[in-house]
Amino acid sequence: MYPDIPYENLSWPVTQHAGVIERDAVEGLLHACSSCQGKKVNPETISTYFKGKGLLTANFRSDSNRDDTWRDYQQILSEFGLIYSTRICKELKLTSVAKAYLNGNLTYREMMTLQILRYQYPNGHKTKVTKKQYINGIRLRPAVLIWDVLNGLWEKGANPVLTREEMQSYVVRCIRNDDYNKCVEAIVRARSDKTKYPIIPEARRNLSDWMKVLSQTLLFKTSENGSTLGLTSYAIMEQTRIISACEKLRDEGDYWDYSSSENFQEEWFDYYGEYESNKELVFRESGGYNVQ
DNA sequence: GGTCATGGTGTAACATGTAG
DNA sequence: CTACATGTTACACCATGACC
Repeated sequence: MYPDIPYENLSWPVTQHAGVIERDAVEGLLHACSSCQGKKVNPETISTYFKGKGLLTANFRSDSNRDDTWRDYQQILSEFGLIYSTRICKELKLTSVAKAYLNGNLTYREMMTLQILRYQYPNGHKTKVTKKQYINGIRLRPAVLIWDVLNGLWEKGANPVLTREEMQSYVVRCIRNDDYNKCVEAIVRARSDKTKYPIIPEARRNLSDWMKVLSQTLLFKTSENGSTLGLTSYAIMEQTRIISACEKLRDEGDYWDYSSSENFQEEWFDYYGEYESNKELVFRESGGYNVQ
């Protein structure tokens, strides 16, 4: 039986500013961060840095009566484990993944591929949602799930492309990575006859953002108009390696466990931002993975 | 012209800081 | 310690523009 919705408004929450991410903006944010490492971030410095570059909006705020680029866009960095959330560390703290990028050990796409593949629910960045997901048995790496579904469709001879509607009806219902087989079957069935599952309308915005986020990796790309998600030729070439990487990432032993520990958020960033122990999961742009 | 996707802005809720 | 001030996060809402 295909999963039922565990709770109302099931979705894959992600900062809605994730939709604007691309290399130059992330690089700019990280360089700006790098200059205030160990210090309290001065939002004005960040706003000034981005002024006129056309990368991110000035984000003028009437409450503070000034531009505040940092206010919204820093969430991209903490969401993907590149800085510790400033709620946890008052002084700006880059993670070792971000440092590896700034040192040139990782390219932008290599970094994003690593972090997005490892992204999981529940995680320690969100707070309220984390608990709800934990209570409802959600234990999921979205990017790994998407890979398994697309690869599964391919293996079955079906079109290895997901529409946003399919994401809303099928993919988002999965609560565990192991649900991917059922998900593939349900999609194939829905495409051939009319036994469709209802769409989850509330998940639309987050799923659109997720599709964009995934397109920042080496493995996934969206169609011209952004309405469908498919595999890159890189992913097809590296299929064997991706399968083995995803096997590891599907292993529940490797998950970060939400606990009611008061330091759970800090522990999350320690885990998610860690580079050394995850080096073997890096996919290299030049082909292959684990090649330094 | 109607519908939908998207980025940008407002703001509630919460966390933290600080004065007394 | 308490009360109030300030800062941050998370998400709702809305304006705009693309695409039928």
